[in-house]
Amino acid sequence: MSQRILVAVAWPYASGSLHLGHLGGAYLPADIFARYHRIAGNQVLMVSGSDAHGTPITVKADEEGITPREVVERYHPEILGYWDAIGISFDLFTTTMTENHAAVTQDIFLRLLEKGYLVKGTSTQFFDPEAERFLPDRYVEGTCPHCNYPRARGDQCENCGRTLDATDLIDPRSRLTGATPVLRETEHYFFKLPEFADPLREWLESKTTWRRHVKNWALGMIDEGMPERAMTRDIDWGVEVPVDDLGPSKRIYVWFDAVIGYLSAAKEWASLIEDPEAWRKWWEDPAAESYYFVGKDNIPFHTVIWPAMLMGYGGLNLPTDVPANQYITFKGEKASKSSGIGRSIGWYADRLEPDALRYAIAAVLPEQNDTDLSDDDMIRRINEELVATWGNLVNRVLSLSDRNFGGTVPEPGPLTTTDEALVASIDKTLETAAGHIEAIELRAGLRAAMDAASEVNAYLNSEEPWHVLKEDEKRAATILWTAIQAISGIRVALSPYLPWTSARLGEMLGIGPKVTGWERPEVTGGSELGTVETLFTKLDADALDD
RNA sequence: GGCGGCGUAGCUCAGUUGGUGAGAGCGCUCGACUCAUAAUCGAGAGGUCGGCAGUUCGAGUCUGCCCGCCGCUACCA
Repeated sequence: MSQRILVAVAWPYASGSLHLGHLGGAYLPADIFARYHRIAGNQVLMVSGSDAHGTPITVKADEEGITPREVVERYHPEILGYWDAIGISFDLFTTTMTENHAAVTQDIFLRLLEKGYLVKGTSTQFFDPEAERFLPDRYVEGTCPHCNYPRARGDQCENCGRTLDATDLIDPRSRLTGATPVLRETEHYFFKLPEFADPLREWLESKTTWRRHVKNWALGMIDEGMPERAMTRDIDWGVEVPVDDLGPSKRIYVWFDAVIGYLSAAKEWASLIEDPEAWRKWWEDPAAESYYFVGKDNIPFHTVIWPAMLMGYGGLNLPTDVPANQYITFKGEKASKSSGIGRSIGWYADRLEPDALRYAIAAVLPEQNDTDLSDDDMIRRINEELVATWGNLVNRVLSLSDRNFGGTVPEPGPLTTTDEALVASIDKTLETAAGHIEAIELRAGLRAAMDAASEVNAYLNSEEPWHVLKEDEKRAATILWTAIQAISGIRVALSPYLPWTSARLGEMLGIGPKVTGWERPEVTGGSELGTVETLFTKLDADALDD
């Protein structure tokens, strides 16, 4: 039975390069999950895009003396380049700068306003009298009241690490003009989050398969009591507020519009395929499922705020699951754009084969804990696990067959119980791997496939076809045929993780590059093999040393 | 400070509702094999399950306290 599945992936800021933490935290797991479901015959819609709004973009623009739009137009293509390079298979990766996105955002804003979930309120904020604009906290600098660091930002002191309120700063000054900012009242729309506490709690309690840290986090947030949250900001970059009673120079809060991106991207995709209503099948049909792949820092927005917005709007599906990952760290430090720790995805994609990079990350996805990763670890895993176990298995079997059976798949005689057991075990592996992937235990799914490869290696060592060949060619043919069937099955189990080499292996086996179903395709005895070549290149120890 | 998560072999991690001898992969040691990208297969060594107390016939698994790491606590998303 075909299932509709929305794979919603966190929207990266288009304010800098992305690193392996992003890849392992959201994009690669989402892609593996999506590829599996497509192969299994489900209808997947996988969307995301560059988040063009928010202060990180405007800060970057100010630093470089260019417009926010120019910042996005620089980084968005770079990000698209990553997805091409390593095969992250979005149906659409757009941006939040589109007219469509603004329209969808404003529609949700107006509906929530109409239903009374958005109310006006005031807050007090610093205002730069020279620039004549309100200042976000991170645009205010001053002396830290805790450690006396003279250049603390209004949101956090970089010296002592404490979180601050801009009004705590001693001698505050504007980062734009250096002027002394003054406090001024400002009016905004607030989202009545507290009204959703009970339905949110009930909904979350029903989620028995969610990751523990995700569910507890969300429930804890509700139990603490959620404040009404401002959904507009004093900023001139973002989606325009669709009512004019706040005055000019207000925009919709970037987070309000960012999560709406999942919906607006689905609508944009539907328009692009010239079936404008197609998005409804993923959003309005209660049988459709939706999975949000995000990092752990995004949990509150996807498990509380976005569901509350959806509840308030009405008629759209709530998340089926939010399998938030922890972080990949480098020597214990979180990779981040601002700290410069961790090189970009593009840097690695230039130096590693895409499937090798995917393997190295997939093997350490931070599904339960922060996971530490170094370049040496990556090289070791690629060489010792991927190349040695799987690449070598394929190579030893296919080169033996190629060389001794004239470039064809050997034609088998009667199978022994050992042969039958091996093939049955591989079929079982496909079931096991499917169960893991559906439960979003992607490391375990990969492990299952690699264990199967080891099993075939053991089978070969015990059957020794290279010896049998000299005495009983038919038996040797049977052994190799059996091993080829096993490889054919393992290829399917690995294909969500290793799409590039799975396609090449399909060509080598003579069954075509595409994996057409979550089952082992039989490779017919006597059929032609493609050109047999190694699947992966073994890396030098210094492959990532520059 | 408050909230959540995590702390298990050298490294990266699994360990359902507490129950017979604590696991995997990689690394290491030894052995087998040589078709294969010095690849593969087998065996083995290696852990007071962060610390202390408690509940229980029995705890890595529950409770309390403590220590450490990460995240959230922000007009950063």
